[in-house]
Amino acid sequence: MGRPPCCDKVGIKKGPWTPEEDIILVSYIQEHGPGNWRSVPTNTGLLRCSKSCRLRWTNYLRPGIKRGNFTPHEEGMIIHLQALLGNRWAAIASYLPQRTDNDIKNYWNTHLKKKIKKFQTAMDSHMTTSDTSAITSNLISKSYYTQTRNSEMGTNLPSSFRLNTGGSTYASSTENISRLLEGWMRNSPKASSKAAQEENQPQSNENANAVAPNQIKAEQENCDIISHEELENLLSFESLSSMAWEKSSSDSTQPDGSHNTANDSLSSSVDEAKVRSGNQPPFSCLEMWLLDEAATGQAEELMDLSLDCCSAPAIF
DNA sequence: AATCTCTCCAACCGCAGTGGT
DNA sequence: CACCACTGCGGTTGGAGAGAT
Repeated sequence: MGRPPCCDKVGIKKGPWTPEEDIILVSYIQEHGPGNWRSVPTNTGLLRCSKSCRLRWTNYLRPGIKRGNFTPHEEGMIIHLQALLGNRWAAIASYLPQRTDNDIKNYWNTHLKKKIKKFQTAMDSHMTTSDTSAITSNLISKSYYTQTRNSEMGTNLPSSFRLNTGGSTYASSTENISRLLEGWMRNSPKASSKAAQEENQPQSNENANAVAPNQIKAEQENCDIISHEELENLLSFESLSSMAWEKSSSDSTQPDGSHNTANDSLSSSVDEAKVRSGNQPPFSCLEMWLLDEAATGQAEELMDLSLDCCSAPAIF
């Protein structure tokens, strides 16, 4: 028989992490750094398996993680990258270092998949082609970029500065945990959970100065609803992407090699994705579109994202 | 107010990959 | 080369909360 699951040992706790456990884990990692997960339960006395500790850290506690609602820009990135890379969430997350692969995966499964399906249904009523999925993702991501750009011009704020509405109220970073730790020292352990929740509230209020919550909601609703007119506009883009596809098929090599680094890295991922998936035509189309974005300046948004949202290193 | 249904997301599970011996 | 320990990744699940009835 195979080896038993790592967390099946007697005495290994399962289920949600308590604030106390988080504090222990974060304190240990702050002291010793992440890694050598095997030793973490032993040295901390946590009744968790090493794997669980690592996951808790990478998905929830490590610094630089952004929680809460995804901006339209991020949605566009995810849709676009999913079309390029498939369900390689870790690879997608590497372009959005503030988001974890788990977060992105969850968001895709709960929100974006539905949106795309909805969009695809709408597409099917307009098109006779049997396979519109690749085009659909392309169009949606394109529309998100457009909407993001428009809305950002209105607010003069990069998406990364936007309100983090909703989402978890529990500690989300070592900074928060440090504050949580202080509160925990002051209060009884039982009260720490509530304290942790309240600790995070001011953060939201700070951000609330940037954009009113109802504005965000309105933006999100704009993204949810795709009007007939928008659909027509997007369909007109489809012809452009088809041209790009043809162009990319006939011109697979890049003659001048003058693309910026962001696109270089994207291209390498695309190439890798091509190799792995063997699903070339839609990807080439999307890749071409990505590269075209550089020429038209939209790649700047990607760069902004990597500078603004992705300032935290992806490796810990 | 009580119950049911749905949605969301943190956490788990199992497999694959990697490096050391 | 084989084995083992460890880590990383993607799919899936279960519980909590929200909304509907």
